[in-house]
Amino acid sequence: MSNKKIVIVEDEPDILEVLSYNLQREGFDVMTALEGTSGLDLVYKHIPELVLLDLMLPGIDGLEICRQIKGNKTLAHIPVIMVTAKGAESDVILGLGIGADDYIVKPFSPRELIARVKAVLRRSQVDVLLDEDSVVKVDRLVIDPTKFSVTYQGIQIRLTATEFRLLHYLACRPGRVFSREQLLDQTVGSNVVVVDRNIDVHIRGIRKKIGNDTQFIETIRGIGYRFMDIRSE
Amino acid sequence: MSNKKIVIVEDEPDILEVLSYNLQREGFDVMTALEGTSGLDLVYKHIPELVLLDLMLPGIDGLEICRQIKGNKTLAHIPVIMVTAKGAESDVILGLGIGADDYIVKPFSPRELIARVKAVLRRSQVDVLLDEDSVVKVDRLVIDPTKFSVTYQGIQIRLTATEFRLLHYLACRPGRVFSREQLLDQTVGSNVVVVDRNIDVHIRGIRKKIGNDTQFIETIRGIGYRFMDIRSE
DNA sequence: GCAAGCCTTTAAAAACTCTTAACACACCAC
DNA sequence: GTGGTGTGTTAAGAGTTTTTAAAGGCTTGC
Repeated sequence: MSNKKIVIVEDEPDILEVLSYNLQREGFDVMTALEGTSGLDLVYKHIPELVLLDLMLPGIDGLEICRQIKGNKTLAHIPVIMVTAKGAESDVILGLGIGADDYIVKPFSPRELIARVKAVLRRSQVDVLLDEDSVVKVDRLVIDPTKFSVTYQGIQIRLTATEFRLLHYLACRPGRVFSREQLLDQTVGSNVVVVDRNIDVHIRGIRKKIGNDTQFIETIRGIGYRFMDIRSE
Repeated sequence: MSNKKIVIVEDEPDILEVLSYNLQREGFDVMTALEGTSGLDLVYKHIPELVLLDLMLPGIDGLEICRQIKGNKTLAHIPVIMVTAKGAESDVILGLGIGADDYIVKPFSPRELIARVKAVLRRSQVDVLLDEDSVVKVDRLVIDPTKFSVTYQGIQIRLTATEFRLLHYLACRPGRVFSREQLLDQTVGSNVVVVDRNIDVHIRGIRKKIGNDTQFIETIRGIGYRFMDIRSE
């Protein structure tokens, strides 16, 4: 397997050197740019696994690059870590608001850099490994996304579109807990404003149709819902 | 690599000598002050890796120094250990409340001093790496925040949301003592007004469910609770 | 336009958790 | 030992969250 690619956009050569050296030592393929435009080109060209972005840059600034990455379907999944001078907290908030995944405050230790990069990669990885089209089988429940079909003990279950998306999303990620808000983002879209109790009703729909005695979807009181994780039973 | 710097502020020359001698022998660069103002100057000037602070000092007292360190962005990351006479427990709680990392009660043995200093230094390095979503493993206890799951010896433990937050918070910071007030802030929110003995009940819930014989959570009489730190046992 | 089905909201009932207070017990200093 | 203080344990009810049922509004297909 080839190494993971990281694009760094940073105008101070010293800091760029520190970032680059440490990440290379960890086995990443590092591509660097000293200003925004060429940095963005690198991202388009190489589709890296992660982007490290200084906020203050000549030309296009870091915020704008982040906005462009997150606004582009091909690139939106790429996690972005912002590198920022101490005290520029309002920028950090802005950055997180437009989809940056984490930030590092200068001065930072190599250890912290590596830790954050790895943490962000780990988080983004979980979803990359998922194949949204493959059939999910749990116990005697079978979910086939390509056919939009769900069967339990061989019997067809007729779910609505929202119920299906919800069940499929959860079943693809067994054991993980999701808040109602997260589930809403996945099933009705993050821009739509809906009361989050809605999820409860859809969950109930699913449970009722599958058969209420089978607890595929667990309630985690005060937190959200999760799909049964067979391995940890 | 240069040695780690430690600033000691202590008004009793004998104790200062003991502290200084033992830490130097361990290879630390020790800087000392007999009273608060010059002690704080040392901290500003040298940005040490750790500060040892007597609570009772002429001029600015230890609490105030600690408060200033923790309120200053450049210094806030520096761990502080308070040196205190036996029985000054309310001061210790105050100190912990404003961000002190540990405390040593006089009289102390050199061995204890070294152990605590090293433990605190080790933790402060790890602290940056704290990731709220990664799995915490201690002995045969496994805490997985993304799954909201706790297992002990492979067996699922069903905690409530508050119990989970409490256990996770403590387990992420082993060896650190927290007052009930601090724990309340973390688990129910700092704006909610609750009796602090409440924490006792939640702690009991956790201990009971994990198995009371296993002392993962230690009681520190007069101060609060802390999670077992395996390495400093 | 009408019927059917779906999504959403609301409200009451049910289930569960949190909090408090009381008492028992442990620890410490004298 | 005795008194004082701090912690462990328990149970009840106050409070919160979830479940359930029902109804309105919206879209779709006929």
